Amino acid sequence: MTTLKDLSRHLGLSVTQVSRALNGHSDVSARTRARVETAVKELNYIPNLTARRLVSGRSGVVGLVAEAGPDTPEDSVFFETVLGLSGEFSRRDIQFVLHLMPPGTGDARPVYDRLRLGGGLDGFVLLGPCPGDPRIRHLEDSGVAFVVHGRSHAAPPYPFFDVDNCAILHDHAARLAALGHTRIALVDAGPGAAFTAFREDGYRAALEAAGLRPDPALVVRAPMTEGNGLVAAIRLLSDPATRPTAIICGNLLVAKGVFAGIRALGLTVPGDVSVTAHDDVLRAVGADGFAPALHRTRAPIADSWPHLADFLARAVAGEDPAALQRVAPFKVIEGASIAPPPENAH
Amino acid sequence: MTTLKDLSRHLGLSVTQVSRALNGHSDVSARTRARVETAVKELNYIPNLTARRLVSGRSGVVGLVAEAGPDTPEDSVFFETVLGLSGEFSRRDIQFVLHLMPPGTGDARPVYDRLRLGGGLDGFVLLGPCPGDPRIRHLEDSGVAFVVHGRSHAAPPYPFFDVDNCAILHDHAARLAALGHTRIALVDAGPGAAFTAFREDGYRAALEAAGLRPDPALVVRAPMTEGNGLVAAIRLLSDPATRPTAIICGNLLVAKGVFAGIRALGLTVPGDVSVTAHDDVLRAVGADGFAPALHRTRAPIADSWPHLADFLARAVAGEDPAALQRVAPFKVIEGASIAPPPENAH
DNA sequence: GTGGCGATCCGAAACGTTTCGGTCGCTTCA
DNA sequence: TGAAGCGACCGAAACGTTTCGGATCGCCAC
Repeated sequence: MTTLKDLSRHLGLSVTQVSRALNGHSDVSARTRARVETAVKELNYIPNLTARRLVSGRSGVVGLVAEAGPDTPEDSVFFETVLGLSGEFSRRDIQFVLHLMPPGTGDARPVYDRLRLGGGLDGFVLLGPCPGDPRIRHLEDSGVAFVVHGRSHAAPPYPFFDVDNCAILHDHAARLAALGHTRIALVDAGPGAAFTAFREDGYRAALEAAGLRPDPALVVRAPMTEGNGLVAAIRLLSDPATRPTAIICGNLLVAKGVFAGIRALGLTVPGDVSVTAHDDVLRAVGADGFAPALHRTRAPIADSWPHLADFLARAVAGEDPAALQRVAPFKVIEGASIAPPPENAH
Repeated sequence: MTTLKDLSRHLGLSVTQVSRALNGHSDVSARTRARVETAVKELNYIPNLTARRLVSGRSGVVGLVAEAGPDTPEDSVFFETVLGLSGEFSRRDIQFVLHLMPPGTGDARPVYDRLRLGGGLDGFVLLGPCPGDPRIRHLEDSGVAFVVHGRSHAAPPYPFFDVDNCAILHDHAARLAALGHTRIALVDAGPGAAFTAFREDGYRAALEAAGLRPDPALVVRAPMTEGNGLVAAIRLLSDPATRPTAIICGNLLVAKGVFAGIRALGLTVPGDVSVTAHDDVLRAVGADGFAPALHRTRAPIADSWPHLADFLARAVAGEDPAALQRVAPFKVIEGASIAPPPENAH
């Protein structure tokens, strides 16, 4: 292994000067800098991060803690998250530790402690926050850097990256209301996660602004799978008396199931039911293949990874959390899957 | 942060002696050891891993290096691997770093070097070896511990966990030959990976032992997807003159496609064509849903993770690689998808 | 000639730990 | 009585880097 000392011996320079040359300090002549560069290549010098860490007090390692569940292996969102984050951190020469707790562990806080104190991790990415998330409180208390994908509440003090779930659902609901719909259903993720609350807030606000009374029977919550979309559509639409004339879907998988359910009941989109969805742009499921074309909002989840990595790196470096927050924009992509409600609908 | 120096000052001992007490060395009196223990709790001392690393040269961190490709997000085998390994290492208090190289990086060797020398990783898991794998040679040359999922050749000197692909394919082919089949096709993964060569070896050996001449036209290689299975079946079976009477499938996805292809051509299993497959027991695709029941060999890929983690931990500790090798057993699960070839077959 | 200044370089300390090679008393045994 | 052995302890070096506080030298202005 080549060290700075080897390099300095080989060049007839002091260790100090070689270090300064490598780190781009000012008081190094151009000639020396060039000589150092070539020597680095010649001797295949690779700086020892461990030593650098010892001096700086930081480890250059961040982590993601997750609890494995029975569905984890099929959770393509989680997989994309892991891949995306790993790629971003790798690019930044930050080591990314994936710590998977055994199923049923429950409390992640001791795990964070062990990794932070014993393992020298100096930052964490936190996924799927819920309102008043105890993990977040714990990390805040322990003073370690972290970044959240999502938010536990509307204006948190910590670094985060999120999409404006409230505005997105507001857009869907308001648009449908403007078309004349009065019974607008929402099929979204199961309760627990904070984002579902934001979404419902936006949904309700839009309805109320349009003078409509939100009907709890029109909100269906379940894990966002195609199967659950199908089931929800059939349950919602079976009774013509109480049937909604529009359905907002939490993501494209749900929308797929809802389309299938509508078709199975012999109904049409948008003749009988208008359908909209939010699109996270997961690679597993595309927005093509909907006929008629799906009206949707679009905010690629993949946009999150660079920001999350960047924010965490800067939080570790001690930057002000207030500068490390971002609510991503979303696009509205018009589609023929919405129309005014049918005449006969009440 | 409490350091050894703080502890030693607090106890009136030397740093040396405190360190020795904590690490269970022999020349420390029981009384001193007890005093140190209480002081550790009192001052909430947590050893600094970075410093320990610097002096010991070991980090307690292992890594997995992979190149991201366009298909990676849908590669459920890779995902299961990452999840399985992460879980196993987490249980062992070993940090597991996932390093994802950007698409098109090509040569992973500099990445290994950077992680090993610069980042202090002291072991790697290597996936998908090919014959004469340059990564393996590089890791061998650099003297770092590693374990391979699979093998680059039959009797390698390094730690590995593998299934006996040769014996598995031999079993399939021999069994079909014993039933009287003379034209036995193989639909397996694209070339490149070492395991496909082992599989073909077993396949050819069984054919030759049965007095049959392997026909290159009966071996179809492509990524193991349902679509490719379907295409392969149709290509193989379209010409009744050269049609095989049995098809061995590399995995269940391929078998699904092959079944679909056979059905599309108006043929039956096993009346016209016998079908067998190897089953890695991926959660994404089950062996149910085949009618008639698929004859198959079975070796759950999930059995690999504990062994890989164990072998790597022990390799890092300096254990003899010869003790860290295992070829997993497989089971034969009889199914009605095989039968003697049809009378009219030549 | 000297004082100052900028450019370039260097020695040494520091980070927190482990470990090598001791020292210091005390007992034991010839 | 002296050597040997042993238990308990310690100082200092080492790991590879960064950084603080100088040092050296040539050059210019006075």
